Amino acid sequence: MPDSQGLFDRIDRPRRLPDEVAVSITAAIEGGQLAPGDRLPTEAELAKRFGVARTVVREAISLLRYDGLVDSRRGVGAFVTDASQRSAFRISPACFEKRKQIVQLLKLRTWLQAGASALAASTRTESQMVQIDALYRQMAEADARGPVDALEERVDTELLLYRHITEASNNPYYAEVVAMIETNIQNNLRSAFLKNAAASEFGPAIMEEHRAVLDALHAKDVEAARTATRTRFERAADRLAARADFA
Amino acid sequence: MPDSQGLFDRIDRPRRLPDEVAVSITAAIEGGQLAPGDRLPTEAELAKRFGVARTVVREAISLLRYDGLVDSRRGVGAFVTDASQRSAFRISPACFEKRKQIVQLLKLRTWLQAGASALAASTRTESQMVQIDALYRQMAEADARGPVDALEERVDTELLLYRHITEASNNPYYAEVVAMIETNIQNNLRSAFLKNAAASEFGPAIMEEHRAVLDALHAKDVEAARTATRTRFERAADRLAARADFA
DNA sequence: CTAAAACAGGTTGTCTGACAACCTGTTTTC
DNA sequence: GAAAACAGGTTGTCAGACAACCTGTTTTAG
Repeated sequence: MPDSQGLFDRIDRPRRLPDEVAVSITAAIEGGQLAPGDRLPTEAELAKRFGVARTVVREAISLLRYDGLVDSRRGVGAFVTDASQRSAFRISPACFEKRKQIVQLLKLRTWLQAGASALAASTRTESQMVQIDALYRQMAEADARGPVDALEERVDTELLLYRHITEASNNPYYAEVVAMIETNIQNNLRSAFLKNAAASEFGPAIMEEHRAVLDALHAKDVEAARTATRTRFERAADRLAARADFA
Repeated sequence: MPDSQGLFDRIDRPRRLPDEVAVSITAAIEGGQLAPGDRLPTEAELAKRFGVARTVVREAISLLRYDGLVDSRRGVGAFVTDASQRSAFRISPACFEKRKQIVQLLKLRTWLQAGASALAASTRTESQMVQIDALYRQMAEADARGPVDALEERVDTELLLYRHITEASNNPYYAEVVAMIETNIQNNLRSAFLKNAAASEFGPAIMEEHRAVLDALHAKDVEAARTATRTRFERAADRLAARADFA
């Protein structure tokens, strides 16, 4: 049974109070009701207003502090920091609510992945190239079996292929940020990707798009790697966006 | 008094227990003592082992959950997630400890910024271009006054200039991730940047590097914008790395 | 004998109250 | 007039309790 992952996983996560308080305060900050430098209401005050215990408020504020949205000082209070203190980049599920946002996320992904390929073209090692080639063959084999028999394997292998390419950039930070974005897009859009893959991402023409990326990596051609990767992901995004049932 | 920011700011932040517990558990996860799927010790157990109250442990775990490192279920326990669940990209101060790490961060910054310029070259509006030009003039004016009189202003204006360019990509996600990285690099390396700017980032030759970026944006030349930006930041990073007193 | 229901123990989520550490402005003291 | 003591408020930590929930076991009903 190739359940692998993500299929039938828990969907109805029980709400957690601190999270809700956190998004509520975050909204107040990003909405402008709380400007940088402003002091938040005291924890006791917030607890009373939200109707929760202070421990809940504390956990919420601790999350905001973690991302650098607020800074709290014992004996004084918690203050909204200015935007130059943000210490995390995160993609919330809310980013997938509007179609325009999704398109922008896909664009971000496309460009970062293109940059990763370009970097990899100049920094890849031989053994990394061997692994990449092996993944490509595995993908081609799954592709040949067609969308009915090898849908999931085809999509997963492609994912793995580009993850390996990204890691061949040999820059752990670049790899980490790309992987994080990629992962979040997958987790939120996987069903859309699967449907789309079944409909339009199989076949020799598509494989040719991937082939071009590999060729560029083989040749250590930075610009070709960028262009090929960018083209490949842009087209895939276009084909996805063209689907009527998307988002 | 142009204290502006960051000068003489609080350095000796009082340690917070939950943060320390969080890094301790994180280390256990990233170090491999706790593998994906493993269950963490119970909160009570952790509290006893760390010698702190359960509220402290709870806050720590809530941070890890926020980043997608663990997933906790009421009545069952907290489990280490696999790497495909990470939901945040963050740059910790630890990233600035080793010289190699810093170089890789600067490279990441360079490439992302180059991508942002390239994007901006095709998406910028006229009014954005006007603003960018104005910032460039302001920077040129500060540059002319030299490192003795206008050091901070010169550096800050340059920062602002490239932030505006990034925002001209008109992709909020791209802008956000670049701004976050840029901000963290600045916060941790500002003194190094200042010293370096005073020594080697002033003068017509340097301004010409920036000019090339602006020209490409004017011409809406995507490739030229990328190349010019990349060249500019790579050279700056090289000049910085060449300094003996760096890191 | 089997399947459903009740039970027991353990774990996370939330609440409450308390006190320590700390900050700020005021008052008192020298 | 300056330093010291004081008072009130706020965050950080601790302790204990109970609710909500999960899992495996035992009991019960058929």
